[in-house]
Amino acid sequence: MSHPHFSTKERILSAAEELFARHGFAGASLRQVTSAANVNLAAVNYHFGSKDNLINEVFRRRLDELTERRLEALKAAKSATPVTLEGILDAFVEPALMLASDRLGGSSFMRVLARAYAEHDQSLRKFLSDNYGHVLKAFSSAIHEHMPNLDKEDLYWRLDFISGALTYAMSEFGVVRRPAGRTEDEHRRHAAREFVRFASAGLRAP
Amino acid sequence: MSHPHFSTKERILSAAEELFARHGFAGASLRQVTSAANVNLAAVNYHFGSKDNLINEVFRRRLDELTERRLEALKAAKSATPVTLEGILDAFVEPALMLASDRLGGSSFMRVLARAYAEHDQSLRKFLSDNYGHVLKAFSSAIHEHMPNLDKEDLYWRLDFISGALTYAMSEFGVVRRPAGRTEDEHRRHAAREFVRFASAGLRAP
DNA sequence: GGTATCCTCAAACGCGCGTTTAAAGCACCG
DNA sequence: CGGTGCTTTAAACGCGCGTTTGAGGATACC
Repeated sequence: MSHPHFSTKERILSAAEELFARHGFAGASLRQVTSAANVNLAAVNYHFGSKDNLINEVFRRRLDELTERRLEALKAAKSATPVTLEGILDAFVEPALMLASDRLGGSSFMRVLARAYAEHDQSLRKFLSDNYGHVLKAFSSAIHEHMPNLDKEDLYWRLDFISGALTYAMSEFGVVRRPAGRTEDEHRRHAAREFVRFASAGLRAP
Repeated sequence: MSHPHFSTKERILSAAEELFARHGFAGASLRQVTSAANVNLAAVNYHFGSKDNLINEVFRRRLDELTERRLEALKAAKSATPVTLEGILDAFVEPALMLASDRLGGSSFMRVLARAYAEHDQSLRKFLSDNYGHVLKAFSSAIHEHMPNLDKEDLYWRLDFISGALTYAMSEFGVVRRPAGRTEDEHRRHAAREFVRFASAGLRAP
C-alpha cells in the first residue's frame, strides 16, 4: 500500500492517518495499520511506544508545519497595507487548504482533525491545546486589533463558529458535491474563497 | 445509573447515547452500555438486534422529534409577516437548542450527532440522509425563496458552513467557556442568539 | 392449571484487540 | 572477524469484544 522507499515510521504514520480518518481512533486497529503500511505489527510499539502516542504523532507531523505556515501568513497579512479582515482569514485558511490539497494524505488529515474535535477525550484535547492553542490566540488577537469595536465575547463565539465551519468545509463532510468539470483542487480553492467571504461577513455582523 | 422506572429499551438508549457521546461508537462497548443501564448484556441484541441497529435507534429517537419541530417552526416562520432570514434560521436553531437543553441527555445527543458527521461510515450517513435529508431541503428552499438573488451554489456552500458551525456550537466543543454567573441554559440561549446573528450575516455576504 | 408470549439471565462462543517477548537480521566500526 | 546497537520478525499473552444459546421467570388469556 505505502511506498517502500519511505521509512518504517513514515509508512506507519501515513497508513495510520488514512485509517484513523476512515474508521476513527478506536475503530482502526494496529493490525489494520501495520498491514496497510507493510510493516510488522510490533513496529508500532517499537517506534511509538503505544497506540495513544501514535495518534499524537499523527497530529504532530502535520500540525507543526501547518501552524508555522499559518503564523508566517498572519505576519504577512498584518504587515500588508491596508490590513484587511479577509487577509487575516486567508492566512488561517490558505495553509489548511494547501495541506488538504497535498496529494500524500493531506485530505485524510483534515478528516482526522475533525475526528479530534469530536473526541471529548481529555488527553487528546490537552495535547492539542497545549501544543497548538497559541495559534488560535494569535489570530484572535489579530482580529481584535483590526476590529476593536467588536465585543470580545462576541469575537470568541464567532471564531468558534468559524473553526467548526472550516473543519467541515475542509473535510468534505458537506453536501456540496464537486461538479464534474472541476478538479478536486479547484473545488477546494472555491470552498476556501466561499469560506472567507462567509466568515468575514459573519465576523462583521451587526 | 438510569432510573428503574423506565423500560429496558429506553434505559439502553439513554445509556448508549451518553456513552457514544463520550467514547464514540466504536469506543463504547455494549458491556459498558448495559452495565450503565443496569440491564443484562444480551438485552441489546434481544431488543435491537445488533450494535449497529442500536446506533440507528439512538438517532431515530431524538431526530424524529427534532425534525418535526423544525418543520413546524419553519412553517410558522414562513407565514410570519414579514418573513425574515433570522426567523428562518431561528426555526432551524431553536429546536436544536431546546433538545440540547433537555435535562435527560439532550446535550449528549448533540455530541453524538457531531460524531456522526465525523464518521464517513457509509451506512450511517445513508441512514441519516435517507431519513432526515428532506429537512435540509426544506430549509434551503425556504432561504432560496427569501433570497432569490443569492446564487444557488453559494447558498449550498453557506448552508454547509452553517451546519458545521451549529453542530460545534451545540456540542460545546468550542473554546467559549460559560461565565460563572450564567446557567447552562442561558449559556446555550446566548450561543443560539450569537449563532443566528453570525449565520444570517454570513448568508448575506456580498 | 395449562399454555403461549414476552422478557431476562448467566454462560459461553470465537475472534480480534494492544502489548510483550526473545530471537534473528543487519549495518557499522574497532 | 567479532562485537555492538538498532531494527524487524513470528509468536504468544491475557483481555474484552459482539453475538448466540438455552434455560428460566413473568404475565395474560383460555
